[in-house]
Amino acid sequence: MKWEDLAQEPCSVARSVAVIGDRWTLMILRDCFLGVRRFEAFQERLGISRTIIADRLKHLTEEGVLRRVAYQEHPVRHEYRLTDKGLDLHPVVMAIVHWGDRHYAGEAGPPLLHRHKTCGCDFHPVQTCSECGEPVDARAVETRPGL
Amino acid sequence: MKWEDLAQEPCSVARSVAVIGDRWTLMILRDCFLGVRRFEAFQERLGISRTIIADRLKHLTEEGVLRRVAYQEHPVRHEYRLTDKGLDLHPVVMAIVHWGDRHYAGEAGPPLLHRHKTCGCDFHPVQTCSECGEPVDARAVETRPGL
DNA sequence: TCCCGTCAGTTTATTTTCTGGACGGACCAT
DNA sequence: ATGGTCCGTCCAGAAAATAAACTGACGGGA
Repeated sequence: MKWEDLAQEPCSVARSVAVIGDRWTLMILRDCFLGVRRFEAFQERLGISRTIIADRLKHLTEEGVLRRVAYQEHPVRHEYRLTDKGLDLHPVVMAIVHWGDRHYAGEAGPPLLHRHKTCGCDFHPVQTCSECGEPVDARAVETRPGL
Repeated sequence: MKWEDLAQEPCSVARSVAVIGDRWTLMILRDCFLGVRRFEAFQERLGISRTIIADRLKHLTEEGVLRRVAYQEHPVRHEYRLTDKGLDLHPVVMAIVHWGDRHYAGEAGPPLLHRHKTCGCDFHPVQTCSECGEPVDARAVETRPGL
């Protein structure tokens, strides 16, 4: 199987991974959620070649995860913002952050804290069942073909 | 920045991505959660070269996400099972699945359904705040340095 | 005993990706 | 004029990912 074939697989993981399953793509998305929007800012924060930044931003834009918004004329310059589809990736990023916090944070604690504006507390994400509202863990899930 | 440097970054996303942020690694993890355990099975399901399988399984084992368990002698053969640390990735995989379900499922609906054994319903994951229990969305989160 | 099949890798050669640097174009400030 | 900012593109060489073939340890027939 080739990378490009992933998008055609009858599997939501494969289809998602075809879009976001790339090291630098995930790093770019992290920065998007931290408010980074400009080409130069991505490049500077990641310290990788401009070619990759350009390529990944283009890909994410084509997939509708980001959109280019002009922020000035003369010359026209664009910044990259998360679309609603992009914002839907928030649980993915938060889940990754939380796993990192649990397993790779030093004694100093996690590098970043997240505050829930609604309640005002620092929190970590808890995955719950859409039907009963209880927390879900891996062993309580049974998977079967949907179609 | 190089790929190996990611693990040293003061960022939980970077540290996690250093471990799981690879297309095939994520596909292997998907299969792990579906109960796949043997080298040949991973290879057959993914249809990619054995080198990649061997490499990724080794990496995940070194990182403590999988562990090798002998399932026979003569010759000794091992299977790969998720450790507790690996099971902790369940929310990450579920979040990815759900994003794919939302944005890439056809009219036929999602390819896989997930049943919550505790309540018996088909469900999708909802990310909630550990403190107040309410659902969290991207706009309700404020991030700041933790150390 | 000899050939086949299973399973889990490793080796080798090729293909793809990435880097680092230079370049371009459209401006603005001094 | 000269230098600075910003967003890219282009190119050649270096590095990494990958496919395909191979190894090796066994078990099972014929």
